Parts: sequence; C-alpha cells; structure tokens
Amino acid sequence: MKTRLLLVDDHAVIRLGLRMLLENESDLEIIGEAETAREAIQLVSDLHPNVVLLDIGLPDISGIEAATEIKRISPQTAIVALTIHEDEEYFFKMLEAGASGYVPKRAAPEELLTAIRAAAGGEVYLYPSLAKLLVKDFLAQPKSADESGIEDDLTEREQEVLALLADGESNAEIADKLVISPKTVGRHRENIMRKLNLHSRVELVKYAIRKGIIRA
Amino acid sequence: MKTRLLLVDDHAVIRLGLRMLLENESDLEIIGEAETAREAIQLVSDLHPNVVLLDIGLPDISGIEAATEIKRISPQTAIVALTIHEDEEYFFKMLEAGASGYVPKRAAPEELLTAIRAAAGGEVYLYPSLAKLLVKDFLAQPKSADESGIEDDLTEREQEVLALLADGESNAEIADKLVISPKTVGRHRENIMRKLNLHSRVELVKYAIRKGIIRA
DNA sequence: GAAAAAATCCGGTTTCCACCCGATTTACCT
DNA sequence: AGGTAAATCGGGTGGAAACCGGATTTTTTC
Repeated sequence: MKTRLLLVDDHAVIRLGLRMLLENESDLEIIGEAETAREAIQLVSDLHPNVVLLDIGLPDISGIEAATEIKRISPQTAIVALTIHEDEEYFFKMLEAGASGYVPKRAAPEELLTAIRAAAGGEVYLYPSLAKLLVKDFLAQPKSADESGIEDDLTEREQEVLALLADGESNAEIADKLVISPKTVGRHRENIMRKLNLHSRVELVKYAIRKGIIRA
Repeated sequence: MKTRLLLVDDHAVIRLGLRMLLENESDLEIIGEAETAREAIQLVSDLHPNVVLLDIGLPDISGIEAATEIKRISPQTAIVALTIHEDEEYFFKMLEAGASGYVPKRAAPEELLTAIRAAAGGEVYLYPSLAKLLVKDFLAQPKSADESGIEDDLTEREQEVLALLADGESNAEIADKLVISPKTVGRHRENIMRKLNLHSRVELVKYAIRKGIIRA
C-alpha cells in the first residue's frame, strides 16, 4: 500500500520540483496538489491523504491554522511542514498544531523522503537545527524527578501517600484508594512532613512539584 | 578542516563496519577507537575529538555515565549515541547527559552520516522514532503561560491574598501581613475559589504555580 | 533469628478550613 | 446621583487537618 501524498504550496515550480523528486519513489503516490490552505483543507477533507506536505508561507491562512484545521478534520493525516525559514516560535507552534515533521526547503531531498516516510509511519522527523531547539527546550525543563531528588528517604508507601496528597485528595479519599484507614494516612502524612521538615499541605504540594512527583 | 571522530564499541566487527562506512567520506577522519568506556574517556581526554560515536551497551560503564564524563572533560566534543534498543528512558537520560544524536544501529548508513554531521555542526539529530518521543514529551508540557490566559478576573486584593495563600501562609498570618481581619482573608479566599472554580488549598497552589504567581 | 525499620491502626485534642449567612464603606463608571 | 463592584468586617457550623500519645504486624537487614 502506497503512501498517499498531498502537496501544498503556492508556487507551481516548487510543486513541480516535489513531483519530480517524489514520483520516482515506488512507495509514494501523489494524489493531489493545492495552492492555498483553503484548497488544501478541502482536499484533505475529500481525499484523506496519509501525509500532507505543507508549505507554511501560504497566502491565505497561516500554516499553523491550516495544520490545526487539517488535524481537526483528518486526525490520521500526518503533516510535514515545509518552510523557508527556521523560526523557533513557528516551529514550536507547528508541533503543537500536530505536525509530524519539519523540514526546511534547503534540506537535502533524501531528508524530505525520510521525513515523509517517518510521518507515514506515525513517527516524527525533525531537521537537525530544529531538533536542537527541541532538545534545548527539553533540557530547560526541570530535571526528571529521580535525578533532582537524590534521595528523600521517604519510604515507598510515603511516596505513594505524598503523591495522592499533593494531588489534592483528602485523607479519607486516599485511605479509600490505598485500602487503609484514614488515620494511617494521617500518620504517614505526619511522618512525611516531619522527615521533609514541611508544615502544611501547601508546602507539601510545592515539594512534590519540585520533585516531579506531580505536575502543577 | 575534517571532523575528527572517535569510535567507541566493544565489538571489533562493528568498529570495522563503521570504519568502512566512514572512511569514504572526505569530510570525516577517524582519529581513534575504543573498546570500553574507560578507554574512550582516556582517548577523549587526550585527543579531544569533535564527535564521539558512542555505543551504549558497553561492558564496563553505562552509556549515560560515560557520556556525562565525556562532556565533563571535553564539553565541546559532541556525542552521537549508537544503540540497539530504542528505550525511552535511556533516550531521555542520554539527552540530559548531553548527547547530540541518537541513532539505532538498524538505521540506514546515511542517517548515521547525517547525525555525525549535525553533531559536528553543533546541531542535533534524532532518529524519527525517538523524535516522536521528544515531541510527545513536549506536547505533554503545560502550555506556554501567556497562552493559557493571563486574565483571570481576580481583583488586585484577591491576587495578593492568593499569592500569600499559595505560599503556604495561614489565614491568620495573611491577615497580619495585610493588616485586615482573618475573616476577611477567608472571605477573599472564598471569592477566589468560587471565581476559579477551585475547591481546596491544594488546587489553589497548583493554579498559582501554573499562572506563575508563585514558584514551586 | 534478633534488631531495626516500615506499615498499619486507634483514640483524643485543638486549631484551622470551607462554606453558609449578612453587612458597611469606598470607589469607580456612566 | 445612582448603580455596581471591590474591600472590608462579622457570626456560625461541621468537618477536616495537624499534632500527640501508644501499639501491633510485617518486612528488611544484619
């Protein structure tokens, strides 16, 4: 089964170039072309392609809105964004919109093929300069719990109680979930607070968030 | 100027294969090979290669520790992780350790070349199945503050009370600070919770953190 | 197999919280 | 000037939280 492609670009020359590149690939099949975002959305709605090659610099609608709309009407359609500029903000917003690939037009043709095949397979291709941005963003995030908290000498059960406690549940609710008595939950909580030198539920929540036990 | 490479793998066959692949590339130069992590660390310290091709399944030290140590002694050296398994946790930890690329051994040779060149250029290459994981992680993050809605129709006083409340202070303490009665603090709190549809101090704290009113 | 730590339960006290009611003064907007 | 919203204060109630004491059972550790 071939991967069914839709090409979207307002320049006929570029569509032609893409066609030349892609038509030689036996696993790919171009089932349509669009010049504008509106046209693209209509075609997606009609044809439900596997992958849309979407130029971001379209005249009528922004690439982000177009991508959002495409994912709305055809969630299983993967989007590979093609762009001339490697703008950081735009890149992140395209990811949020559901893009499965992001390739600058200056990339080598093989990279575009890789991106298309990755997208068709439900995976994601990121051009190295953009992957770098995403990794940077990832590293800027608070450490992944286990690393940041060297060891907080809480017992396993206490960790468990802490997580639920910090999630906003009452002693009684937790007791229910863990099938223990509410009094025991309270006791655990006391021990936790003593060990960590905390003095209220609020401090407990903040501790849990810092440690990555729960998310805000 | 050629990119100076160090190959690290405990299997001679694989090092040979890599050599065959890489020696034909005019922009790459293999300046050393290592069988173990210790050996690799020594060589990095001596040679300061531009890129280290690091197998993660080494016998002596874990790939993560090896990568961390390499980045410590030679921060400008980029690391491309080579692995047989595409383990999620391992992948994220390698990123945290400072890896610039992550390529499964099953990847096409050209992809390895792309990864090496990206790494040498200070960028990052992620194999599509792993890029997908990173994007997933990215999307799981809370939306970027400004987007989530700055305006929460809380009055100035309520914001003030919220901040202190979320900071862990009791009604009485807040009353003291703001020179109002504890009852009034409670009243404000009630109004805040009603407006925001929150129902406990814990939810309040998490809300405040999401909004950036306080820090965890 | 004994000692230590963890996990469980119980009872009691005091304080604080969450939510209900209502009220006054100030301030702003039209 | 009159209406609306904010900010302040108050009373009252039920229930949860925070802290204390002690005690038992299970698991871990040496």
